[in-house]
Parts: sequence; structure tokens; C-alpha cells
Amino acid sequence: MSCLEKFRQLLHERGFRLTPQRELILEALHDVQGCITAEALYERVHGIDPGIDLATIYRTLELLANIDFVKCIDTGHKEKLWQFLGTTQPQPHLRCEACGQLIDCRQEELAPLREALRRRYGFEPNLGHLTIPGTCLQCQKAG
Amino acid sequence: MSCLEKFRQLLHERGFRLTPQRELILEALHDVQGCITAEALYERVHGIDPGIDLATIYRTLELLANIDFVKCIDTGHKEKLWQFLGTTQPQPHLRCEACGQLIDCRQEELAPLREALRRRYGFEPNLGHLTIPGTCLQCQKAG
DNA sequence: ATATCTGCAAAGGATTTGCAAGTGG
DNA sequence: CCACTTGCAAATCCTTTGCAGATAT
Repeated sequence: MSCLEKFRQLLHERGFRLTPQRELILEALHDVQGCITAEALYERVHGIDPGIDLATIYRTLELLANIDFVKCIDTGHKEKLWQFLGTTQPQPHLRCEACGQLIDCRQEELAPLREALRRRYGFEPNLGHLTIPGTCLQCQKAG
Repeated sequence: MSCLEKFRQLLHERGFRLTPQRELILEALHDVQGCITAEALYERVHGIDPGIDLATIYRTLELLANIDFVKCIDTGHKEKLWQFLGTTQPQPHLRCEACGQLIDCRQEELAPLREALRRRYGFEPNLGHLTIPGTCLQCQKAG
């Protein structure tokens, strides 16, 4: 099933509707490599349909996040970033505090972390929503 | 050396000044258990010196964060939280996405994580600034 | 003396919301 | 039909900033 079909179905199950705006936003997100801000997404979509409003972007992003079609990444700065997931699982990120770079991380790498937190604190981490701050290799070398 | 003395010294080294407002804010933070919002801190301090301004709270918190006297915790919601450190090291936190609870975590628990990230990505995590989202034990039981 | 600080008030900026008109199913 | 959506504009909300007078050292 295509993303669009799945989207339509999930919306329908919840009594929501598939509008041209939502379809357009889904498509634009699909084309993005990595993450994008709401504003940048707006500009992309606005290039195709100048009638679309920024509020619609925000409302649709929230909708998509609720059904796990996109992941919202808190950068620690003011702007949030949004990443298209489609049917893939969200993954942890490493964020360099020096250069701002986001590095994709594999969940498997963090299996020992999950175990330690479960055992020690009874805490079930949501690794797909985890962003680890630190310093990337390049910035370490740079000073 | 007391916190206040150390504060005075660090300020002096940088050409800054110890004002009654800064002293009061440091004292109020010192008395807080765990974390506090800028607004709540303002109310505490305002109770003692009604002349103090919220802008001074923010400016002082930033100053204190720069010299690692307080840690700024991004909750993922709008408001930041501030935690007094004094001379202790910042520690990681576990944040329950269901109830919002913040749990202190010991850096030692995360030693394997540090190793894994170093080895696999050459990434040096800043564990003192790490906040791990997930579900706490109580909320898991509650459903 | 003088560079740093403060209170005040106003601005900022990403995000959200109220509302009336539009539209998908 | 009619509940859900949209565009528009205004509002939010925490936080930041400009400025002139006050103050630490």
C-alpha cells in the first residue's frame, strides 16, 4: 500500500478527511531528505500551491505526528524539525552542540542502554524520540 | 569555599559584578529541590524583593548557566527548567512522556552508552545534558 | 569614574487559535 | 447535508532586547 493510501485509510478510520492540502504536504515531506522546519516545508508547498497557509502546515504536521507519519525533533533551539517516516520506525539522533549536525543512529546500537534503564529504573525509554547531545568527530578534531 | 564566594570569584574573573539581585537569585535557586521554571523562580524572589524584574531572572539564569552553576533542561514543552548545580556535576535525566516526571539518572549508568557512541560514531556525548524520553514505571503500570 | 546592571516597556518569533466561508464523503 | 477544514488575522507565550537611570568596584 502506498503512503498516500495508508494515509487516507488512517484518516478515514479517525473520521478525518483527505484534502488536497494534506496530500500536497505529505508529498512534499516525502521528497525531503532528512529533516525540515515547518517554515521551509511551507515554502516548498507554497511554491506549488500559493494559496496554502502556514497554519495548515502546522495543523497537518501535528496530525501526521499523531499517526507516526512524521517525527518531531526538538533541536534545543527555537525551531522544531520534522522528519518524514512513512512506514519506517523513528530512530534516535545524535546532535552536535558545536555545529548543529544531526546524525542518524541505529536503535540496535542502544540496546544496552534500554536494558540498563529498564533494570535500574524500571524506565522504558522511547529511543525513537531520543536525541543525544554531544560533539561530533569533526568538531572534536577542529578543537 | 561557599557557593556565594565561588560565584563572586567567577564573576570577578570575568569582569562581572555581584549585585544584590544576583545574590538573591543564587540563594533562591540554592533552596529549590530539583528543577524550577524561570517564572516560579521569579515568584519566589519577588516575594523577598518585589522590585526585582523577570528580565533580571532570565539574564541571571543565563549568566549562571554559562559558568555551570545551573543546568538548563529542555522539557520539550515550551518552558525551560533550571536546576541548581553549585559545584556538583550536571546529570542525565529520564523524562516520562506520560506524566512529565523528571528522574535523576547517574552518569555511571550510561558508561556503556558513551563507549558505544564513541566506538561506533566517534561521537562524544554530553551526558550531563542528556534527557531520555520514555515511560516511567508507574505510568507503565497505569496502562 | 565608568563599565556593568537594573527595571521598565516594548519587541520577537515560532506556534496556536477563533471564526466565517469552503468542501470532502 | 454537515462535520471537518481551510485561510486569514489576531492572539499566545516564553523569552529577549533597547534604553536611560542606578550602582558596584
